[in-house]
Amino acid sequence: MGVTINDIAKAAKVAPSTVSRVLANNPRISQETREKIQKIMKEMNYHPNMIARSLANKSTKIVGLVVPGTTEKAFQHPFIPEIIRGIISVAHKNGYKLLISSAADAKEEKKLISDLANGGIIDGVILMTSRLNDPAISGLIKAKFPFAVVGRPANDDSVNWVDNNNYAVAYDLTKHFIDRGHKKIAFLGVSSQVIVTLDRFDGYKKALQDNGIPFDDKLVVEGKFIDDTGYDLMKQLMDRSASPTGIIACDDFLAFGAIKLLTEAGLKVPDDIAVAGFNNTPLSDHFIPPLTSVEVNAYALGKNAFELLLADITSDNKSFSRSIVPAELIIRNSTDKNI
Amino acid sequence: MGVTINDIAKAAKVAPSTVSRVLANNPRISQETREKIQKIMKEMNYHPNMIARSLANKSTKIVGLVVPGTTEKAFQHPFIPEIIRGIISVAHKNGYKLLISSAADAKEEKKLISDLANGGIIDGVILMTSRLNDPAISGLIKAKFPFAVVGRPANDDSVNWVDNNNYAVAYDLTKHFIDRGHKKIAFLGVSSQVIVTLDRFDGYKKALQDNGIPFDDKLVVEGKFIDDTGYDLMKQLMDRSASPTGIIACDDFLAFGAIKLLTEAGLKVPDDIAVAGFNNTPLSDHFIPPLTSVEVNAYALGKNAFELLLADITSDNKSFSRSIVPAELIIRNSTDKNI
DNA sequence: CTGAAAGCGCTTACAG
DNA sequence: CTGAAAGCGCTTACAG
Repeated sequence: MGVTINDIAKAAKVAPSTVSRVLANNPRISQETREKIQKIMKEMNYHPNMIARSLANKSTKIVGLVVPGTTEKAFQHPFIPEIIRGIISVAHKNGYKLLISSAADAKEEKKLISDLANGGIIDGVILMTSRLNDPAISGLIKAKFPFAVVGRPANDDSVNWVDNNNYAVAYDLTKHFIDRGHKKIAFLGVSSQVIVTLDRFDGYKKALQDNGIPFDDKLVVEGKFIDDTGYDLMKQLMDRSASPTGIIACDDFLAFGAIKLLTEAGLKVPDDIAVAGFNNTPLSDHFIPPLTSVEVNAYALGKNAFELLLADITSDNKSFSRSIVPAELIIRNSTDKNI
Repeated sequence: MGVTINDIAKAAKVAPSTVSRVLANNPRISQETREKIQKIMKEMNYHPNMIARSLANKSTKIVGLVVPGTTEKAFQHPFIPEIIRGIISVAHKNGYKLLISSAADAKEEKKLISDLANGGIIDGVILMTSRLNDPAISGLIKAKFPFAVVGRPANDDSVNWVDNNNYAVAYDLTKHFIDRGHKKIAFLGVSSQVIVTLDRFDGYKKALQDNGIPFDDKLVVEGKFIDDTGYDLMKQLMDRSASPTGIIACDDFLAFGAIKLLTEAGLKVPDDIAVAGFNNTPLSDHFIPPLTSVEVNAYALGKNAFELLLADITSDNKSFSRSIVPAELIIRNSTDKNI
């Protein structure tokens, strides 16, 4: 159905290879024939077949993006679209398109990624998961396929990755609670599999230690990061009668859920208990009370991730880079009555 | 570098075509050879090259998604990710992947779409723009390339499209204002190029007419839909000294901006002036005051758009369908003091 | 049930 | 500067 390079070649009375060279902007073609061929391409409404091109070229100018869990859930959190926004902005500038897919669990994800990587359909891939011992990551390393990870991976020396300074900012956030006189500070949503939560947890513990506050694991509630509702995690905490005066949640949505339960229990934020989250969701600023949070600059995370990936795709000699995007503490009324 | 069908064929001492038939699950292959070949594929860690497959097959199992304006801007509004979420959920179930790209203006968009459609890289495309006289749409129709549009297009009989019942819900929203005693109801953000705003505008006018309220074009402010800030549009309105008592904005973000200006001008919502928006942004429920809005069910819009597209891709005989997703009026405090 | 061959629409050394 | 030919890794009628 479509017009091919051969049709153009016949119409222009040249060889297909000549037409191909015009497409590739090969400088060895004379201006005259180049113009003749281009004119005919216009007239016949020719569009190069990217698939055929890719097969011969070994490059599609498409990068894959694998979102964690089902895409359905992932997109419910503004964090993911915001990262994608950052990725697309640079990708578009560099002539790359984005192929989005998702996988429900780690096994499906590994298969998906290895199919993508080996299937020739993408030139590189950006992962948004970084679980401990991620099988997808080790597979990509072995295959020497270009990739970058949003979120520090376990084997962080042999991977391109971007992340916030989670340890430091969690330290600062905890210090902020301590400065306000809190001694019983709970930590909600740490997950042994999700490195970003572990980094934050470490920063939290270090801040406690540096300020002579004993660590109490009754104040720690594990969760599946974004999936869990903060309401349930908070309930678990209450049932332990640990009576915290401050709550640090690993995500704003967890914090919202926690506040809901606290309100139902008759506690006022920030008067009776202070609460903070992470990711500075658009809602946080408008929530009642406005929620103290951490701006992670997801846009920059995405942007930098693509840039690392692009460097990996285009350079011949492998080297691994990391990019740390500074997170900012945003103090609001939920942890500070005077704001 | 990669293992190919020929490598497998040699190792299994069969013809490449036999290997191919195993891949395609062709039933005419004996159980014995099938198993032998599958075993070897596993051992040699074979992954079919999707590009080569697509070239021979004329199908990639990828659908394109073109987001309006720069993707960067589009993703700032939760509406777009929510549509994508709907698209991906069904796409994933049907084994399709999503290729996202964007174009800054109509010209770039037309080129992009025609490249995608003719480049063999996608099996179909979903458009999220529906401008009046959209050149991309007419191009796709001419090329007989499968596509679906989110938002009613101009030539709505020869296109697969999904949309809300914008006319009806705008009518209801306007009636809601009228029932509350408003007679001077402004309309913010109608754009002569964007059909969805025109449909809403028509519903608004019809409600006025049915209730004996004269239409006053001093109360209408044009805007570029989502791009414009409501603050500026509201300023234009104020400068005309039209003194409305109610404001209908074509999008919640326009409404937020408008309320900002009103507040600065010393007017209270809803006491002095009532304001409503569209799209029921997550913020709307938490805004102060909570904003009356219209839930457009973006997830369902995306889901249905993909389903229409899939039907178009898989069926041989062309037919055109539409899908109307009911929008719901969500009355909140910004238009009703008693809520 | 399996194989040999042509083809999908390009690219790219190799010649000239 | 241009062409003939082989190749990218598959699929699929056509034979047998």
